[in-house]
Amino acid sequence: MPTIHDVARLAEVSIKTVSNVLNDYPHVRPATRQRVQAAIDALDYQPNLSARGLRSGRTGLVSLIVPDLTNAYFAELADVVMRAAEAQGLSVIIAQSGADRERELSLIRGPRMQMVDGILFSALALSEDDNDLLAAIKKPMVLLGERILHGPKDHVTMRNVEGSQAATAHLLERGRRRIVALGGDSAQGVGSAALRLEGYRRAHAAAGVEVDEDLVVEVVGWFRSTGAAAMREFLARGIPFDGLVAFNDLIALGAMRVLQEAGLQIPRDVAVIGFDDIDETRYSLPTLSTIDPGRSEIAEVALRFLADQFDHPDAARAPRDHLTAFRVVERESSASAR
Amino acid sequence: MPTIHDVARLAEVSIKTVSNVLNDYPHVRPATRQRVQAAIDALDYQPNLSARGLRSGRTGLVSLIVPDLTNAYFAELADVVMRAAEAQGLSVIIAQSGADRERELSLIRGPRMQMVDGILFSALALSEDDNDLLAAIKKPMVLLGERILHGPKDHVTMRNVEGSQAATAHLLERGRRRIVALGGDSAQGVGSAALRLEGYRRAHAAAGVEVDEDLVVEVVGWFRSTGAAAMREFLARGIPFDGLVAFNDLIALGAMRVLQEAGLQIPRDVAVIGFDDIDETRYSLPTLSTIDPGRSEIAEVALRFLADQFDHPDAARAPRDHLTAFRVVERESSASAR
DNA sequence: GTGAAAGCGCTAACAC
DNA sequence: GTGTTAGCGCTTTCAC
Repeated sequence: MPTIHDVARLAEVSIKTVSNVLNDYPHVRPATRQRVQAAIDALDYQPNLSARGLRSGRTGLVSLIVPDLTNAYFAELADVVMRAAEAQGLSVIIAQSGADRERELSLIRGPRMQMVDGILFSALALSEDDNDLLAAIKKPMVLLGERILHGPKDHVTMRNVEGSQAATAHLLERGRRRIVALGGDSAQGVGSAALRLEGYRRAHAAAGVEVDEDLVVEVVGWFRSTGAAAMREFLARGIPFDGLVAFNDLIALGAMRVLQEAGLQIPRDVAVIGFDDIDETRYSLPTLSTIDPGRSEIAEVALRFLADQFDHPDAARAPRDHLTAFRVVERESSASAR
Repeated sequence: MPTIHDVARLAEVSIKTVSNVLNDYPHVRPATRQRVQAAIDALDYQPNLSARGLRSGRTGLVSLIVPDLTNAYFAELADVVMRAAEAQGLSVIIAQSGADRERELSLIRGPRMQMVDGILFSALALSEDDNDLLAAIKKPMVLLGERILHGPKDHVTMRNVEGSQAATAHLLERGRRRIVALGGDSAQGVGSAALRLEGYRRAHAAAGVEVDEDLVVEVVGWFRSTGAAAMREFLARGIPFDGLVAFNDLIALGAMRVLQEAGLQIPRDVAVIGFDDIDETRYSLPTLSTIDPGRSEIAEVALRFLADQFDHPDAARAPRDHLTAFRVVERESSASAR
């Protein structure tokens, strides 16, 4: 492997000049720059990034910690994060926590974090009770999602309450009055579940419709399977309903399947809306209305926050919060005609 | 940040001894080891991985290049690759190529590859015509998938022809005689499409059933949307059929949706089988029969090959090939009763 | 079993 | 505008 010295020798300059060229230092004579570039090309030289990282303290790597990439929401999040990172010349190391507390902790404190410039952390097990543990992390870090709303780090998430309120209002406006809320999780305490349930309640209050607590259904773990199981149990209870707000798209897709097996038509008998706008919602049968959480914005802002932290390492400013704009996406599952 | 010197000072040993402890060098007196460990804990010392990488030439990083993480197949592949990597103490940098030739090239030759120990490359645009370009890459590399079957690098993939043959046979055995093959792509030349089409033909030959070329339908780009569009066009042609082999699950899911919109029942009117065994196939309506490509095996073997290349950098042995075991997964979409 | 010292390839302070 | 040089934190060779 050629080094900067080989390039310098071939171009008949010092290594400093080569380094200047590599780092786009402006005060290099064009002729010199050209000669150096020619040598770089001739040798097919690539800078050793470990050496650069050691010297500069910056590796150009960020870590993205998510619960599980096989969850379409996080795969799509990873996609936009990687695009936003690349735009800043950063590469992304992805790690899966499995939503496990011990794993989340060992990931954010583990040796690998030593070699990244910053961490994008989508927490699912750690909570605000662990704020002191998070505060102990000195690396630049941005929290994603709603598990930790008021943590010691910058934070980016969607407007959960408002999003869920809009989703619920969407069904209320279409004349539905007995809307199931699928996805609460009282054990979880805080997090998306509580916020989305709050939005559900607010929409009812705003519309002057009372919430029947029988319609508020818990789902532990937001997967197709748990959504399907919860809906199966709910149907068995024989409680009448005409709408369904699912707290993520996977729950909605699992539930839709059960509804259809039971002979119910969507949206005629039950209007359905989900949350996340994963790609699959465009192709399900029927296509699924949902809330677009503004994923690209989440990724872009999160990386901007991270870059700010790189650039001002000891700025002791209060952690920032950014709430992205969401959008109600109407598809077949909540189409107006009934 | 504490360094190895700080640890050495606190433990009252030399940095060599600290290094020995860190690297599990066996000949360290237990008492010494313990003292060093105490100092490491006290200082919350973590080795600087850039320095280690510079010195040792190994970063503990591998790159996984896939077309697109939002495609469930690749997200699930990334999942198993990350698990297998972690078992070897490696972290994974994921990069998306968008199935674009220029991007594939710039990724495998780009500066970031300089800092990884090896590359897992799921090519979709480069082909065997580019073998010389691939051979020029000196980094350990393993090719994934069937785009490049006989390249200059170790290679891991599923048994495409046999898998497709089994899928087709599965429908033939259930009495289907007019089976649509959805997913051919003549422009692509080689790759999964051609192999899976070959399997389709072999199954027919083996069963003594002639292939009606009208039933062989091209799909450019293997997504839900293209599967749906291709099926829509095919239906418009009014050609009778009673079975469908889709060359991946997304095509199958898109096509199933169109079939159902058209009032056809699955599997009664059309039995359907896909390819890849993505999670969604367990929850679609109906659940989708498919071919499980042995993803975990792909990941494990690929990483084993990579590790072999790390350990024997200049072993000039011929590139190895590994074909994984597949499995026909029967679900509702091809259930026998009709 | 442990220590001293060299050096991996780069950046940046400083000199000219 | 370009050259010289120190040193980032680690592994490793070679003594002892």
